[in-house]
Amino acid sequence: MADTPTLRERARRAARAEITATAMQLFAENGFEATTIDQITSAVGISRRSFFHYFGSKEDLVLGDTEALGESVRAALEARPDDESAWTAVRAAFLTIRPADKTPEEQLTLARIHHESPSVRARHLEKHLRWQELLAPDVQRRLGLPPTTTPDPRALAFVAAALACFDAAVDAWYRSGGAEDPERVFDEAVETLRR
Amino acid sequence: MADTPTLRERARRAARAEITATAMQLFAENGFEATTIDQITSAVGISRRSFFHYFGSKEDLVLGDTEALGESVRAALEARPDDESAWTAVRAAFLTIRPADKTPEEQLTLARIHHESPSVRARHLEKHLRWQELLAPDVQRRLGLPPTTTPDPRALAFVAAALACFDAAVDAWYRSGGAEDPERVFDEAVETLRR
DNA sequence: TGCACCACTTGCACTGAGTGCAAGATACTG
DNA sequence: CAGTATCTTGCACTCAGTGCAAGTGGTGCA
Repeated sequence: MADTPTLRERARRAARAEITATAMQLFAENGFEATTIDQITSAVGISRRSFFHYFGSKEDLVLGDTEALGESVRAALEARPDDESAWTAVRAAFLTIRPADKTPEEQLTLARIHHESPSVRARHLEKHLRWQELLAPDVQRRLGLPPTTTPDPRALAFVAAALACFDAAVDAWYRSGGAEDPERVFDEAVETLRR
Repeated sequence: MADTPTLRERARRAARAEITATAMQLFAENGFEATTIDQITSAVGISRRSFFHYFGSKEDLVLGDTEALGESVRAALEARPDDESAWTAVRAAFLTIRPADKTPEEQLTLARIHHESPSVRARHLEKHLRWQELLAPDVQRRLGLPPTTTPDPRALAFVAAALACFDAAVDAWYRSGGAEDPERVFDEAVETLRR
């Protein structure tokens, strides 16, 4: 799993980190939409073309490696006890997301960008669509539904609903300026759904 | 509500309809992404610039007037009896969406485009985000939650979950080539959530 | 009837994201 | 050391979308 991180790989990570840091600075100052990739690249000191070697799009700067994160959530979900209910297991899997490498201020800035920029929100939602398919099989089993080749719509809806609760919790946390407890909001949202 | 449809307004509708029809033709032949706006406009016989007087973006061709549809769903929701539960009322409101002006084939083509094109899916999800805020206040009341200035996260999560069930139903309908009954899938999805 | 006002249409020029290609530099491998 | 894969860059390109300004033709009002 943890392959030897080659020099190249470490350099790549470092470069990505530096670009991200500089970009976040500019985003915080001028807003996401108003910041062009040219501004970012010239601030970092790389060519415009090289930027696209590290990130597929401007939104990727803010969203991180969506595929990898989705995979890790899936792994966390599948690591839960077999007899755990779907809600409990998904909740636990989501809680592993907590980004330890970011200060609360950085997280709030990120949340603000998510909130302000339609294109970022859109990509974020697309990311969740992919998570939906990633998590659906395990959830399908936990729901007691028979396995199928294409995921059962009930499992898909379940994951989407859970993600909706998750997003609502993060949103409430952001709106309160970091005061609200996202876990509590999540639980309340789930309870509201099931009542 | 039903203002006198002026000549201008009727012309505008006709133009929009014609552009949409031509575009759908091209989309069905070449795919959504592969079809450029230039191709559409030259097929219709209008200038590229005029296209943007009728539609704000290429995706709008496929999504229809999102804002108007959202408003009509909200109206349908608020027209439900006051004492009806949130789930029942939302379900009924969603059922009013059924597009009577499209043949099943056209609907399947539309669904295929939604399925194939990431950018369309993204806008579709953004549209649902706006619906979320539109429908949340009424749902909040039905859930017995006190009214607030910014919507309660529980109400937002509820609407998002309902929309997720709705999308899952449409998706299942599409995947089955129109065989599945979306209403049944929707109900099953909701039941799965609440179990 | 005539005049003023509107919206529609169009061309032009521009920004900004994202891609394909090819060439030079740089680092890894045998 | 030679060969190869990767990184970086520039260049030229496509495509979506916007701002502006000029022309056109229908609409309404005096």
